[in-house]
Amino acid sequence: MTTYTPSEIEARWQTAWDKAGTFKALRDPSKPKYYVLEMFPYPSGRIHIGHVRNYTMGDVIARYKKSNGFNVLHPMGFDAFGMPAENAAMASGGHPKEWTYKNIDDMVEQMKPMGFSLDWERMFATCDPEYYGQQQALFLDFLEAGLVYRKNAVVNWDPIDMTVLANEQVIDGKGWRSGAEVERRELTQWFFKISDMAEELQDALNDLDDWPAKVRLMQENWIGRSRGLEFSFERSDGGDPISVYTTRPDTLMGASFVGISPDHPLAKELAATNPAVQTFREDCNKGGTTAEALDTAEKLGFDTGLKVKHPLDPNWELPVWIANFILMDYGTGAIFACPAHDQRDLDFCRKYDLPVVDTFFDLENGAPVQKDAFVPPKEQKVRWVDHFAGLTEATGQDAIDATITFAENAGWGTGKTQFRLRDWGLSRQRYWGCPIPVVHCDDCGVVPEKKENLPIKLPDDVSFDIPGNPLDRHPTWRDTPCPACGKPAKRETDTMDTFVDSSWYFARFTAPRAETPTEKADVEYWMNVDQYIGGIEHAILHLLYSRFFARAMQITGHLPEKAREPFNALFTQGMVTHAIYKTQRQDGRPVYYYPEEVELRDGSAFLKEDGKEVDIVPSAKMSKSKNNVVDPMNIIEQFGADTARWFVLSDSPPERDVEWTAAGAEASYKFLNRVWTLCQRISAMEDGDSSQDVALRKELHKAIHDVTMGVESFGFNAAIAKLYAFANILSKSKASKPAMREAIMTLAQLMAPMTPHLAEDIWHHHGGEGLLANAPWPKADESLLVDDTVTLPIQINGKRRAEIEVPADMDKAEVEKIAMATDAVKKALDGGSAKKVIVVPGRIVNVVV
RNA sequence: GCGGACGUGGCGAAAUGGUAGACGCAGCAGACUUAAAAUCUGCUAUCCGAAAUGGGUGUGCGGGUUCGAGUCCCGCCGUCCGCACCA
Repeated sequence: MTTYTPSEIEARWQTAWDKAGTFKALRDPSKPKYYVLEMFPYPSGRIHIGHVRNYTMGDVIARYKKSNGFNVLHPMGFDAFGMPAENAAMASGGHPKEWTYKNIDDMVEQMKPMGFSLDWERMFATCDPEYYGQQQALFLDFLEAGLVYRKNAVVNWDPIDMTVLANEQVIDGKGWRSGAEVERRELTQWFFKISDMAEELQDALNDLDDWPAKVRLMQENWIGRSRGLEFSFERSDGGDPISVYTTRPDTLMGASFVGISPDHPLAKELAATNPAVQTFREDCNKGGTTAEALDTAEKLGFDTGLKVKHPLDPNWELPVWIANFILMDYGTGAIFACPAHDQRDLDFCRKYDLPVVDTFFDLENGAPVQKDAFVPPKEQKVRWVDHFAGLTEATGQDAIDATITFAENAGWGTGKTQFRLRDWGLSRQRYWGCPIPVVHCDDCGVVPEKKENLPIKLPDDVSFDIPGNPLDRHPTWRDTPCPACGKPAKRETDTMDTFVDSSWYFARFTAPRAETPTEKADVEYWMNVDQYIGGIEHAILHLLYSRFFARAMQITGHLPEKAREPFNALFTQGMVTHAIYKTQRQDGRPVYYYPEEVELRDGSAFLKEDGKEVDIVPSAKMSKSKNNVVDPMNIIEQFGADTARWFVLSDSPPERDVEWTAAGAEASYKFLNRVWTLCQRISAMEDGDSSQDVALRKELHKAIHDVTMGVESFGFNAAIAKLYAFANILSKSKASKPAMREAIMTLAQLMAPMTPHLAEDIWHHHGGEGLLANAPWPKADESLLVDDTVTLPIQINGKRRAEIEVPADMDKAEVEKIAMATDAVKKALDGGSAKKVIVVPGRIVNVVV
């Protein structure tokens, strides 16, 4: 007897699909389309087991939809620009381009054996000039439409690497690579006008019914809509009034001082004549803009000596302070402080000995502010002191609304909606990115490049031996005639943030070789992405940027109206984790061991070398430094792709993390082996007992129903459990050969989305017609799903005491009669009568005594 | 600080308000084998009991709604995640 040899089976069927062009996606208006997309990988060089899980889920959906008659688009590409390529070049002297394309080749080599139903002909990398050239064309269109602009902005600057760092790249105030103290620096940068769409981006979240609520909520918090009042304080010295924004205008009678940001124009103006102000501003700019840096930063203030008039009482003067905690790019960059009802303001006022005035009290306790600021929820009713809108007892929200109305009527303020969302700064002082296609001309200023000159390609002859941007110091690349006047001019040397590259690739997949960013007929047909799958780590940035891009592309005519929201459904999958085995050295530092170095016994781990017990940290994120990474290629070599695919889907629900265990992978392999053996056994069997056929067919159709439901609802682990259960039933069945054959072939069909190679092999072994990959999905026969008789549990006062077997269609009264006649019920009633009897047909009987 | 999710056997986990623990791992017993591995069969929440189509307990804790709660509501405790000087 032959054995299950995945390497042979998998190669054979991959070749067959390839030859037949089974997964090639062609536009076909006669068929409904389905676009499945997994977030494309960064070409690090190795496929990670997390990728395998992500693409397997997408592949299950793609194959399932194909068998349900959809014309499926399932593409793959690479998010190929970014810092790791430059870092590799700096570390080992190669070129980012070679490094990247080599990695892409390696990864494609590793992905092909997985048997994903991908249309490889559509593959591209974002570092292909054919791709980023079209991205430059989009940029020019956005520029013309006013969706991109240039402005000064404060950024994290690494003085050693000489580049801007993203907030995530600043650790404890130091550059993550150089270790240098990060400075705040003002630079002229390009920005996408995403804040213009804040309202729309937030409102439209409500319609994304097939997105996880968690992701929608995270985006909502990020966009951060708030409603408040904007008004101005007149200056006592007659200077320009100071405009402020507040969400708590109701606390105006508790104002203590007016604060402005160190970057506020007034602060700059004062600094010009007063060196002390300038020194203070510089002190504020030390340290990064990261959350940690801000969290630990002490509140600093500087009294300008200026005074402003309270809008409700011209005789009430408030001092103007410069304070380091006030952000220039939120609201107006100026506030009024109410220490009684804001902890941060209270801290500041205590430090600088400024007055604290209560504006409302707790209804019950009534006490004035003592240790902490009194900040009740806005819905809570409080007692107001001297409220100018005439309130005595009201909630904070009512007071806010009344105050805004009052201010608008009196003409000294206007209600305003503010967003937390800032414009997206896209300039990076990097080589390995998409060049920003503009030219700086001494006469004409900033001039967009002509579209016929695109792509503006990156030069190949660059060096990474010294820090800074190689484009900046390239001898000739910058030189170019001005597109407007033709005189010698200089190119922009900043490149685009790599998030730009991934913000529209989904649209490009619909026509990856088009001479324009998109092709009308293709985006009309293929958009939107019907199912998008990826990690929760992209919940905010990538998904928000893509939503912005889809709108911007729609405005500039590159996408149809329906693609304003590009992803109809989103699924965020969990990680693949693995236990860590470690011990501690005497100096407290951990020593990590590879899984091969330890032996597992009764839930404990021992070193093979000397039998010493080691600590187990379960379910940890895979990390090279912790020696707990599993390489999918090893798994494929050992067990085959189908086993790897089966395992990553089983055990845990897809949205949750799944722990990779050697035992689990082996169990998957054993199961596939069993199914394969069963397939052989059935073809070799003599005829069986046909009286068993109906029972088997009923189980089969239940399995069809359950697996279909599981796949439809992303319950892959539950679908797999059903497949195990049915395979167990089938292997024990004594039914006739035709019934067994029908069952194993249908089992193969049901397994095909998860283990396509084995399924295809079984299908052919039993004479299935054509490729299983093209076969229609089996339909459950409703009449076989219902049993003739059902077993009903009988509860007495909600506790299960007995069960009865009755015909499924028996009416309630009849069931009740039988139930009441059981020994358990008779005993419980003890001659008396039941208070109540509940009969749920086909479910349960509950007798209340 | 603000927002959210989750909490079920030794472990990963199932369960439209209707028999809690499907399925898998681990464990135990048996068959096959000279033996082991592989494979196959059976058992496996927990306590009492020799056993029982015996009984008690049981889905983090405390209450509530309901004939009936892992599931719904209220309050705690714990774990994880996101955001955070946002006026």
